[in-house]
This record gives sequence, C-alpha cells and structure tokens, in this order.
Amino acid sequence: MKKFVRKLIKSALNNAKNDGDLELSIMPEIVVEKPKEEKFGDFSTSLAMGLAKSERRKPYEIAEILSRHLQCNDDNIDSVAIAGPGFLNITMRRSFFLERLLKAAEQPDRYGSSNAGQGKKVLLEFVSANPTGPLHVGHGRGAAVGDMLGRLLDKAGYNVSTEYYINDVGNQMNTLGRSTWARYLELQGRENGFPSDYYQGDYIKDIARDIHEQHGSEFLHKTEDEVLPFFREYSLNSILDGIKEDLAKFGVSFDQWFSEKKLYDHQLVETAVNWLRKEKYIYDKDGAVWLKSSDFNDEKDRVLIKQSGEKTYFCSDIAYHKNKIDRGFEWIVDLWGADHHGYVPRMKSALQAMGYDENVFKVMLIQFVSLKRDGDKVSMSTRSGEFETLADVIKEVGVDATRFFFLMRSSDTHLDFDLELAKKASADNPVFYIQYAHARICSIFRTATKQGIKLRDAVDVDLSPLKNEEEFIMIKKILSFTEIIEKSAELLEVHRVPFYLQDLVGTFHRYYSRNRIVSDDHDLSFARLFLMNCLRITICNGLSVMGVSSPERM
RNA sequence: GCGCCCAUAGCUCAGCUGGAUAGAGCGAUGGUUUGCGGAACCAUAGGUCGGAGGUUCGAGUCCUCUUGGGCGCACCA
Repeated sequence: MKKFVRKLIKSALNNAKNDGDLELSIMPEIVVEKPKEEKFGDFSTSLAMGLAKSERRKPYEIAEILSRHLQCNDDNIDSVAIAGPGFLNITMRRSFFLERLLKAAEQPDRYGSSNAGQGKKVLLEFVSANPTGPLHVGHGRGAAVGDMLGRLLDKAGYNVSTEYYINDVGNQMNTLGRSTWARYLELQGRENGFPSDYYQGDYIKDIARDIHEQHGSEFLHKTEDEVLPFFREYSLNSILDGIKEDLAKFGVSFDQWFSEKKLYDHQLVETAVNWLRKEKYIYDKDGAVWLKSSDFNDEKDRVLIKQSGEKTYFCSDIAYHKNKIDRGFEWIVDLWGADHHGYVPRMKSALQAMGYDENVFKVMLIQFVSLKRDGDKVSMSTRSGEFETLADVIKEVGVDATRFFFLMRSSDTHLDFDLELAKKASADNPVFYIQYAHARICSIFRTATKQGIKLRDAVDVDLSPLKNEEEFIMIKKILSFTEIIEKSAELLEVHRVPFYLQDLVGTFHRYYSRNRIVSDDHDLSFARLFLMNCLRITICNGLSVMGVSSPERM
C-alpha cells in the first residue's frame, strides 16, 4: 500500500519539476507514514519539511505545490490536506481499500507473502547449543526467535536456509565423556568422588545408566584412555538426540545440522589457516599461532593454534564462516546469546581479513531470559546442573504460549518469563487473546452456515455495504500485514508481528461487540463475512509465522 | 579500567530508524448482554520518556557527559 502511495508522490514530484514549480536538483527519499490519528487521513508525508532547505522556500508553499500535483494525479486519491507546519495528509477513496481487500483472499496461504527479499540467499544459524546438556530456557528463546526469523524471511521472499552448528570437538567433549564414565563407575559401586568441574546434571547419570544396561560391566577393567572415545561419542549422540527431540516438540526444525568435527575431517580448518598465513595475517609468537585481528576491528590479536598444537574454537569458527560464504550465501545471520557479544568484533575482523564485506555478516544478540516462578528467579547454568529445561517449560505452559512469550519482546532486552502468567488461560495472557479472536471468527462462520449464509468468493461478493468507519479501520490494518512482515524480516525484529496481531485483534473484538456480522440484511452479511474471512486469514498467517497455532475452538 | 546492551505509566513493554496531543496489556476504580463465544467490550485514574547539556523548523528517537542495572574482556567452548 505504502509502495503505491510512494509512487504517486514520486510522480507528483516529477510533474512539479517538469512544470518548473520545484527545482529538485536531487530527488529526496520519500517516506510515507500512517498518521497517528484517523482524522489526519490514510497516509502522510513530511516531505515538504525536508525539502524546505534545498528549495529555499517555506514548507507550507512546497506542500501546496505537491498537494496540487497529487490531486490531479490519480483517482484513487480522495483528498489531500496540508496540516501543521507542512504535513501532507492523503485520504484515499474507499474503493482503493476494498479492491485490495478482494485480492487478499485470493490465495489465503500466501497472504502477507512478498518478494521483498528478492530471493537473496540467507543462512540463519541459531541455537547451536553445545551438546553437553539439554536445552534450557535461554536456548528456547534463541530457538523461537531463530525459527520465526526463518519463517519470516521465507515469507518476505528471501531464500533462507537454517542451520545448527554442533560443537562436537574440544575439551568439553572429553569432559563430557569423563563425566559419564565417572557416573558409570559409580553404578558399578566404584565411588571415587565426582569432580566439581565435571557436568553435574542428572542427565549424565541417565546416560551412564543406559550404557550400563546395554553393556553391563564390560568397561569396568579398562583404562580411561581406552574407554573415553566410546563414552564421549555415546554421550554426544544421546544428548544430541535429546536436543533434536526437544526442538521437534517445540516445532523447530533445521535444514542442516553442521558438525564442527566435519570441518576438521575435510581439512577445512587447515585450508583456512593456510590461506590466512599466505596472506600474512598470521604470525607465530610464544609457540602459538596468532591472527592479526587488531589490524581490523578487534582490540587485540587472537590465538588460532595453541602451544599444545590444538586449534582454538575461534580457529574452526573462522573456517566455518568461510565455508558459509563459500556455499554461496549472501547474508549470514548468527543468533548468539548476549554473553558472547565480546566475540563479535573478533569474528568480524576474521571475515574482513579474508576479504569479505563486513555487511554480509550479521550477529543478532539474544538477551537473557530470567525465569520467574512465584516471584523467585530460577538460575541457569549447564555445568552446575541447576536449570529449568526447555522441555519442562513446554510441558508446563504449552508450545504456543512459550513461543509467544519468547517472541513478543524485542530480542535485545532482557526477558522476564513469568511461568504463572504464561500458564493462565485468561485475559492477561496475550496469546489467548489472539487465539480467541480466531476461534470466535470460526464460530461466526459456524453460525452463518447454520443459517444458510455461505462465504462468497471475491468474484461474487459485493463489498459496497461496508460503510462503517470501524470496518475501514480494520480493513486498513489487515492490508498493512504484508508491510509488517517485510519490515520485520528486513530488520530481523520478531516482536513486531505479535504487537501487530494484538492491535489487529483488539479492533476486531471492539467491532464485534458493537456490530452484528450475520443478520437479516443478507448483502451486508455477505460483505461482513468476507471481511471476517480476510481477518481470519491474517490472524492465522500471523500466528503461523510465529509457529503458533490458530485453533477453531478453544 | 575498557567495551556491548538496557532504562518510557504502579508492573511488563511498544513507539513505524527525527514528525503532529508519547501508546498498549496487566493491575486499580466504575460500568456493559432477553441476538453470531463475557477468554469479550466501554469509561476513569496514572508520565518533567533515569539526569544534564548539545545538534534543528521539530528529539523518547541522533551526539557528548553522567547515574543505575545486566553482560563481556582466555592459548574455554
């Protein structure tokens, strides 16, 4: 819609230029907004104020010129008014909106979709939790946000691929194997004291029990070195299966699961290091190998290969991100926990060293979640074993409410997740407010069907009986859905959609309480039913991009 | 010490990248149905946008300083 209005203004500008009314040595960027108040019209622009300086004229005069050119420009425009210091307020004819509403229902599933992203290849990496323990609530937020971004980018016309990076290499894997081994020995009656730097959680005991059941005392008389590979692999696979299961329950799936170990197996880490060395971004010092990241944006140089000869996590991560670009992705988006923010400049400088434009790489930092139960905060740490798992929270409050709560807040602010509130099936829980609207509309359709009034197709329906001001407020909101999706995708801001839906649904509930949809006036009923169907489609598609269901009954 | 994020109504948060009189939900108070779902609707109260400067036609939004909170500053991952 705004795109259409932008075009109108642009041609008005061109006409003004051709007629010599305005100089316009440089064409300004045209910003179209929706005025705060309905009485100001349907669209507005502050263009005249912006032009005042370069044209050396009063904003009001410029607004008058533009207004004149706009009005004779297009018959979709009803009127143009000048307000305040030079706002241009444009009111469209009602037919403008009704025509667009008819199109909205043509392909219900596709409503809200667009090609704004122009098929740009995006790689979205998220969760990527270390496979050393089950997912906790913090990972859940990343999962919900990442999954929604994937759906959002897809709907907005990007070519998006989602990926989970498995850190299945390094010391942590050995610690994991040793932890399980120690628990296994305990089951065999050999209590040697469980080291405090091992993984403490009960899930380690569960894995040890599985091994014990399957293999009995087979490993009892072997040395740790002998059994470690087995315990490591077994624990890793077991935990990874659990993570996949939790994510599946949460409605989150990935296009690829990318193993760090495979990077090493395919010599990709070596290749990346050699390349950097050849380009002289690497030097040796104190028996270690360093990247000159301080030549770029990092505050200091970083170690790639330790004195021990082991490669750092950073080292393989460079190879991983190089690989992402090599796979042809034009936009690489990583979702990281906010505690990793110090790592961002490091990664960026590595990519710059490799000659990539820093804008291809975008890190979204997801702030922490504090879980509140009865007013008390629940702490979370995998190592200590004290945490609330994602699986537990889903079980307690359900997938829909959990996802909604994670998505309704801007990702860069801390989130207080109130378990008691999320569980409530009542008015103070926004997810039910929206779902209730959907169920209510479905109920209207059931009533209509009983009375023999069927929903008509766009070609058969006459929308002219829609005259109510409230109806047009709702129609305009429905029609702005695509723009919300596009904006939300472009800025990677998921919370815009739930806010939009709450607002949309609010106008519906208000409208519903004052107006009858199905009545003796059949023409009006057909028109209103059509509107209700467009509304239902919008709610349903909005919820679906969040991964939240749209129940027909509640 | 250095860096990143946050601060808006009693609470939880929006605020369309600088626009018009700063908005929702919850909570509080008072109301609404002999008709499609009362999980709804309506009304009232509640604010020096943490503070101080600056940029300009115009600042919650941008810049500088400052206060308070969260998180980072590894040859860990």
